[in-house]
Amino acid sequence: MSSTKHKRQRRNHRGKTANTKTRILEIARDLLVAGGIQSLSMRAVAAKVGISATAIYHYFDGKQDLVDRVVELGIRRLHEYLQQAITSQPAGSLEKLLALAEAYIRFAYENQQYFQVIYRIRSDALGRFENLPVHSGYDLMRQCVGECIENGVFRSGDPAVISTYLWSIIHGLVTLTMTCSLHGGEPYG
Amino acid sequence: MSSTKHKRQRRNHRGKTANTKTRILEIARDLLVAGGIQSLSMRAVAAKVGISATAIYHYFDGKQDLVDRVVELGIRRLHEYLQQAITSQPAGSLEKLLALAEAYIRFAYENQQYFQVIYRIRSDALGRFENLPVHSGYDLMRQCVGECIENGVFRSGDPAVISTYLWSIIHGLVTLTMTCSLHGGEPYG
DNA sequence: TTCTCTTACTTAACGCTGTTAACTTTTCAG
DNA sequence: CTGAAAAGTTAACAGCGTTAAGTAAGAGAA
Repeated sequence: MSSTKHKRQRRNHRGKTANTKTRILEIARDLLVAGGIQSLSMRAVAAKVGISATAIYHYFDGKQDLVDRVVELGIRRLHEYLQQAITSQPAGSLEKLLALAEAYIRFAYENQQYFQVIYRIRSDALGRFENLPVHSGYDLMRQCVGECIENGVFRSGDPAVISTYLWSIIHGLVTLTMTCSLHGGEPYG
Repeated sequence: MSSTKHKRQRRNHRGKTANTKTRILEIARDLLVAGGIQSLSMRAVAAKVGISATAIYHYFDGKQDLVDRVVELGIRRLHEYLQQAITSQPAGSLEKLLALAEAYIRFAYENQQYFQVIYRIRSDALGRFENLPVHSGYDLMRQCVGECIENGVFRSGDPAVISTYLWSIIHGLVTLTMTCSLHGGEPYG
């Protein structure tokens, strides 16, 4: 019954706020990857963060919003990964296109958690996020293909058709090996 | 009014059992497609069937088992669909291979509910079902490719490589257009 | 007929879930 | 120092999956 300090130091304001929010997001992501939406409970997240369950509602609008934010983070991270992979490659080169494809596959395997969050849990209501590069990979691919056509690397044709074709191969390969574990061997190469 | 019939006709024994089980499966599938695992509740299914929630436990081992059975049904239905599509085509022909690919895509769009159940909800613990053609499409494709190589339609090569390549295009196209609704236009053709 | 076994259900209750409302404590600006 | 806002609390709600125990009814044997 003294004065200050009753249970824990709760001296968070303005500075440590971002920290708590980030920790919520990270723990939510881990739970999501481990066992899907079912195994993500507000109380479980709260316990791991060290706060009460209802405190999460100070940062997020509910469980669905929390899940959406995790997916959002994954999409943005993939986008950054892809963009960084192709910046060093010259525009209109086949190398840039191949770098993009390889980066996508590499991300899927290196960062399997986020990839699964993006493509398995993927909230249906992500439209509310503006400027979210939901089709980042495909869009970048389409851009690369367009550059390749301009440069004469590809014979002229509809970039959309070529992009869809190429992207479906890459995406199909990744999701196939991930969801079906087709041969169980090494992922790619 | 007459003699029997007190609350409801509950005269189910031995004959009407299968009916109840089937109705549970159908309603569970519809709820699953409509809103994922979250929106499938034992009580909701029971209410639509017209029984109490715990009665479901007489036919299934729990919610997860119920979901698994729905997925199982979807996989078997796809398998039958694919097999029927290629039976009329001559073995070792390119037509058979194309028929398989087209059937897969057609099933995905005509029977979108089951396709989503198979590839989005897909339980991780389907291994316990024996003789379940989980990779039906890919396996059939591999068979067709093998026949084509034998017949000289394809130059000789590793059937597994060719099959994976072809299948990833088909599967990638379908899942891409379904999950991303890439151009929103007509599905295929 | 009656007696019993099995099938097809029922109600009651447990602990857990997302979410709300109302409240307290802490931090910082003026 | 004061007051407002931020950060977090506890209590409580309806709904969830699931278990346990009990009940109505048809089937077969005596």
